[in-house]
Amino acid sequence: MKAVELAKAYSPKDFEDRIYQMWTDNGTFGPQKEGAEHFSVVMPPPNVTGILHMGHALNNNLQDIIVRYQRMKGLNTLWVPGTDHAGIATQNVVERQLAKEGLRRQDIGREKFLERTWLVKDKHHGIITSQLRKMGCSCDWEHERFTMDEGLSKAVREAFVTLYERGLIYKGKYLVNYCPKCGTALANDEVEHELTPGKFYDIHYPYADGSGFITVATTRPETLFGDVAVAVNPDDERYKGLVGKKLRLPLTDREIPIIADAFVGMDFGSGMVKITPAHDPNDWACGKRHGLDAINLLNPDGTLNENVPEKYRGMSCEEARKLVVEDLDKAGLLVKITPHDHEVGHCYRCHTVVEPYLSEQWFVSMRGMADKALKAWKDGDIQFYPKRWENTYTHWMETIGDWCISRQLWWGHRIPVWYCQDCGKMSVSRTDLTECPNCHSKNIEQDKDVLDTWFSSWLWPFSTLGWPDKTKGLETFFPTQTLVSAYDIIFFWISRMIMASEEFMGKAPFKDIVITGLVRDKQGRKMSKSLGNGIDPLEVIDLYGADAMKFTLCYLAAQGQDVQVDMDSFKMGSRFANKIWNATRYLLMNLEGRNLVTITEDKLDTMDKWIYGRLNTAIRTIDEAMKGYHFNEAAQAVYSFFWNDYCDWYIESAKQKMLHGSEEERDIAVSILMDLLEKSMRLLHPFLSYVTEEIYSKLPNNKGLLILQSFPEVEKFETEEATSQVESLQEAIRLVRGVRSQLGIAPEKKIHVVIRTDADYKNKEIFVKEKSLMAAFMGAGELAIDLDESIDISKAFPAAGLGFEAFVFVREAIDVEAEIAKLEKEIAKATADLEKTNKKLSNEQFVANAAPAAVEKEKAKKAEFEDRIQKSTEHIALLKTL
RNA sequence: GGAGGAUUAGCUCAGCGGGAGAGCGCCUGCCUUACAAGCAGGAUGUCAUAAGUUCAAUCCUUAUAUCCUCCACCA
Repeated sequence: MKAVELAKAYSPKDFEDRIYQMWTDNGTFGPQKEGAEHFSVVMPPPNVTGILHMGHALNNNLQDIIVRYQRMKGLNTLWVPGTDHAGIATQNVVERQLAKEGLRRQDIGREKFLERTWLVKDKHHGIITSQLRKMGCSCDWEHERFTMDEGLSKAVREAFVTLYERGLIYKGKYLVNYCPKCGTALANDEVEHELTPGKFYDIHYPYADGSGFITVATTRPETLFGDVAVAVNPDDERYKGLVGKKLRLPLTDREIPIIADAFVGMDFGSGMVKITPAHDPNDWACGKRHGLDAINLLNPDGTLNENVPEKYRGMSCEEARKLVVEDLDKAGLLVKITPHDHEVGHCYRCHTVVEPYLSEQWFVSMRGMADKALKAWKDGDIQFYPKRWENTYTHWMETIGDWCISRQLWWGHRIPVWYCQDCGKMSVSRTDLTECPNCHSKNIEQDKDVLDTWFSSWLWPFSTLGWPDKTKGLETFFPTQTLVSAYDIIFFWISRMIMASEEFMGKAPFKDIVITGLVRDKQGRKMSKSLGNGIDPLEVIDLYGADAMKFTLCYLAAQGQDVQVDMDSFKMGSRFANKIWNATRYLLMNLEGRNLVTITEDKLDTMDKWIYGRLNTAIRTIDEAMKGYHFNEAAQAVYSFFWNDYCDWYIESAKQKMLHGSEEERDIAVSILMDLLEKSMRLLHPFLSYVTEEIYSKLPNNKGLLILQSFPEVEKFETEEATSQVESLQEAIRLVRGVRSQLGIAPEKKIHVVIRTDADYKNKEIFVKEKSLMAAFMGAGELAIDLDESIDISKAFPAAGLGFEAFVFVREAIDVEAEIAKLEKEIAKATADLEKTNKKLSNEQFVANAAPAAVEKEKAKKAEFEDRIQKSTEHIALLKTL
C-alpha cells in the first residue's frame, strides 16, 4: 500500500465549500432510508429581515448534529429548512429604506411597496441560505419553504377558514395593543413591559354643582378627555356617599358620574380612578361592566383626534401631556406631581410605547386550543429539555387570552375575507373571490389587513410538508421528532405550533422540545446590533472553519444554559480539528508498504483491547448524551476519546510497534490504527462534519461518503481486564514521569527504573508484557519489574502507586552536585531579593505612602521569593538522600 | 407581586449523593521527523453564606445574600 499525502496544515477553507457541494450534488441531505423509521426536524425559520447571528449558529449547528447523528443511526431523515416573512420587521426595513428617500409607504402604494419588500426578502433569503450552507447544515434544500410561498399561503387560508367555520375566529371592536410607529395592532405577547420612569399627577375634578372637588391620581393626564366616569371602591367608607354624584371634567364642559367598582384599590393613590375605557384595559373592562361609552382619542398614527379640544389635536400623547398639565395648573386643578416608575408596554419590534387602542380587529379564541395543548403535555406527547420550561409552557397556556391576528400592514397574508359593497355581506373564502357569493355583485373588496406572522409560522411543522393536501411527505414525516429553539419564542411560536397541530392534525407536531440558551458575549450581555457586541458566524468560519464553530458551540452547550463566547473561544474547536488532521496525516504517512489485514481477536494485545474499550465508552456516552440532548457531554466524550485516549496513548504506543515490530506486527498495528481512525471519523462526523468527511475520503478503508455511513456500534473486543491493566500501566508511567519532571531530568537523559509490585497485585502482567513500551514512555534506559536482591533501593527515588512502587535511579541521569550547586545559587539569589523586598515592606513610609498596588506587588514578590527558597531547599534535601 | 435560573480554579463554564473537573490562562522542561494550534509535568478551589436530612452533601431540604431572565392591568 502507498502512503497518502495530506496537506501539511489543517486549512478548512481548502475543502469546506467543496465538500458541501459534494454532499448536495449527491443528494445526501434528503431522506435516504425509505421504509425505515423516520426522523424529521423543522428548522425554526429565520426572519428574512436580517442575517444569521450566533444564536442561529448555535441553534442550527445543534440541529445539524442531531440530524447527522440520526441519519447515521439509520433513520429516514428529513430536516426542513425555510425562512419566515416576518411581517412587521420586514415591513419596517422597507419603510426605513423609503424614509431615506423621503417617502412613506402610502406614497408609492401597496403594490409597489410589496415589490420592494419581495426584493428585500430575496436579498436576505440569499444571505441566510448561504450562511446555512457555510455552516454545513445538512438540511434538505429540496424541501425548503418560505412562509409566504404558494403552498404555505394555501395552508394559511385553510387554517383561517377552518377556524372561522369552527367558530374560533371572530371580528370585533376591542381595545388592543397598538404600536403607533408600526401602525398596527399587536398581540398581547408582542408587547414588552418595561419599568419606565413616569410621574403621578394628582388632579382635582370639581363637582358639577360647584360644591367642591375630588382628587384623582393618574399617570396619563392627557387621556382625561376620554374619561367617562370616576370610580371608587364600593367598600371605601371615605367615598361611599359620593357615588352617583356628577363631576365636571377638567378642561371640558362634559359631566361624568362617580361610580363604584370593586377593581379600585382603596389603598392605592387617592382611591379614586378616572375611567377612560378607550385607553386603558382596566377601564375598558370597568366601562363594559357599567355600560359606559368608550371615547377614542387617538388617530392611527398615535396623535390626538377630533375628540379632544381643538388646541390639542394632532399632538402626540407626550406633547399633549405637557400642555394638559400646564393648562390644569393654570386652572388651579393640578395638586401635585410625584415621581412614579411603572411598567409600560413597548413594541417588540420597534420599541415604541404601545397604546391601548380601540379598533376593529380579528381574533382567535384560544381557550379550547390551549386545553388541547395542555392535554398533549399532560399525556406526555411532548417533552421539554430541560424540563423546567414546562412550567412556563403550562402557565402561558392556562392564562391565555384571545389572539389578535389582524395587522394593519401590507406585508403578509391578506385576510381571506371579502366585503360586498352592495349587499353588505361578509364572505370568508379559501379561494380569491371576484364576486359576492350572496348577491353576485362584483363590487366587493378584500379586507385590507394582513395576518400576524405567527399565524403562518404556527402551521410550520405540517404546512411545510404539504398540508392541507394529503401528501406523501406529510404521511411520512409528520409528526416531527425534535424541535430546537431558543426560549424567547416559546410563547410566540412553540406553544402555538402545538395548538395548531392539535387542532388541525389531531396530534402534537413534535415530541422533544429542546430549548437552547442564548448566546452572550464574555460580559454576559445578550448579543445585539445596538451594542455592537455580536459575533458574525461567517467571521468565525473564515477564521477557524465551520467545524471549529460547530464543535465549540456544542462543547459549550450545556442543556438550556446560556453560552458565553468571544472570538477566541473558537480556538478550542479549531485546535481539535487540527489535532484530528495531524493524527490522520501521521497514520497515512505510515501506510507505505503495509497491508491492511482483517482484525480478529487473536491479533489483539492488551493495548488494542483497551482502546477498543475506550471507543466503546465514547460511543455509549454519546448515545446516552444524544438521547437526553446533552450536547456538551457528547462533545466532551468525542474530544477526550480522540485526543487523550487515541492520540496521546494509543498512537504513541503503536509507534513502538511500528519502530520495532516485525513486518506482520506492523501490518496488524497499522490495520488496527486505520480501523480505529475509520470508526473515529464516523464517531466524530456529526460534530465536525467537514474535516471528517475530507479525511474519510482519503482513507484506504473508507466505504463511500462519510455522511451516509453508520454511526459506530459498540465493539466486542473490549475487556474489563484490558481496561484495568492499561490503567495501571498509565499510572506507573505517570508516576515516573512525575519524578523526572520534579527532579528536572532532561528528556534525553535515560534513567534506571525498578518496579516492585505487591504480592497480590493483579496487573503485574501488563508491566511484564509491555516492559519495552513502559521503558520508552518513561525514558528509562533500564527497567526491571522484579526487585533483585542486588538492587539497593536506598539509592533510588521512590514513588508509590496503587499496589506497586517505582524506584527511580537518577544518579546517572543527573549530576547531583551540580544540581545542588545550581539550587543553592538560586536560593542565594532569592534570599537576596527577599531581603530587598523585606526592607521595603518594613519601611513604614513606603507602606503608608506608596500606591496600594505597589505595596501589594511587593507583598506578592515576598511570597514568591519565600516560596522559591522553600522549594529549592526541599529539592536539595531530596537530592542529598539519593 | 409571582415563576425560573445563576453563584465551583485567574477567566468561561461542566459536574444528574460516595475520588473536586474541562477549555483558556499561568509555571517548569522539551522543536521526541503527525501536530509548538504540539508533548510531558505542575500549581491554583472555606464548590456564595447559615442551618438541616444522610453512614456520606458541590449535589437533597430550608432560610439568607448577590446577580440575571420571564410572567403579571394596579390607575
